[in-house]
Amino acid sequence: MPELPEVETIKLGLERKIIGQKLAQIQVLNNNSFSGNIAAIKNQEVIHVWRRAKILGVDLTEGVSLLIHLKMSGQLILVSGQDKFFGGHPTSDIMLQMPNKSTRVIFEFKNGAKLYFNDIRKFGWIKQVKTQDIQDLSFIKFLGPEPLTDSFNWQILKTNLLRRPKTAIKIALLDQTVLSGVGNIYASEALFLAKILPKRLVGTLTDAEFKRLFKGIRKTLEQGIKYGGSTRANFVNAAGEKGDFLSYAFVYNRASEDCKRCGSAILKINQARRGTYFCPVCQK
DNA sequence: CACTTGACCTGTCCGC
DNA sequence: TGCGGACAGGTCAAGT
Repeated sequence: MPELPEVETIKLGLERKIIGQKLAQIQVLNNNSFSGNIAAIKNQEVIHVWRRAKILGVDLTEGVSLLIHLKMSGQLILVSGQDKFFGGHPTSDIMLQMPNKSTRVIFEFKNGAKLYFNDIRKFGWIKQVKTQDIQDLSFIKFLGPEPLTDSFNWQILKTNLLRRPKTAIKIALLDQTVLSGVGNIYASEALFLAKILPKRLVGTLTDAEFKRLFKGIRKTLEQGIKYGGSTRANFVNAAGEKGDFLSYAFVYNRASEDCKRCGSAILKINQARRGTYFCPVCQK
């Protein structure tokens, strides 16, 4: 899916436009994409939009919330009422093509705006829950620290990673209980910035390497947000626009291309059946 | 405990 | 052009 920077990008694009808006209608076009009580969210007003790890939260009045996980192919596209008319200001073609055949859920607000949840592969989900129950949900409760918060530091990263000392560092970075929000793209990028080979076992890393990794994770996630996320196939922000981060990526999806730092050929290997990209010269 | 495989789904791309 | 296989921002569960 969308990893932390992509979900954050969607959150930033969505919150200004839907806070204060009241839900009017909800259409569920694929039953497995939505769980919970539709009646509970109908006529409720959005009061807060937030992100935890790769999960987007929307708090509504009357103590109800929506939790959204986009998994591999989810999109959230907001189309204002005006955009549908001549004279509106759609910023992408995709906004004018809603809904499409991968639209799974449609939220309509009283001001005429519609929020489309599209998901080609149907792995993603939206759950209606009680706001007060969120912290106790297992997929929230066991999440590791948010990497971009002030309280996160290299020692915490080290301690959490060392729970899996015999695991390859690339695999361990994808473990959402170690730290939350890093996925397959940014794991490769963070290891490049830290100059660490992805196959290194966690237990072999030195303190200097944990420090570099901490900085690398933060840097690459911040860059991801700065450039509006990564679009490999179908990620778009809430306005239907693609992200630019992959133009700036050092290794991800660049197999056999030149390393931007040393010129060597970038290699691709598979770890746990996921692609891992790295520079065999810069990374040790 | 750590790794592998399968599952959940659809679409695209590449080689023959 | 068609067909089969591999692969794709994620995460579970089960088996070894």
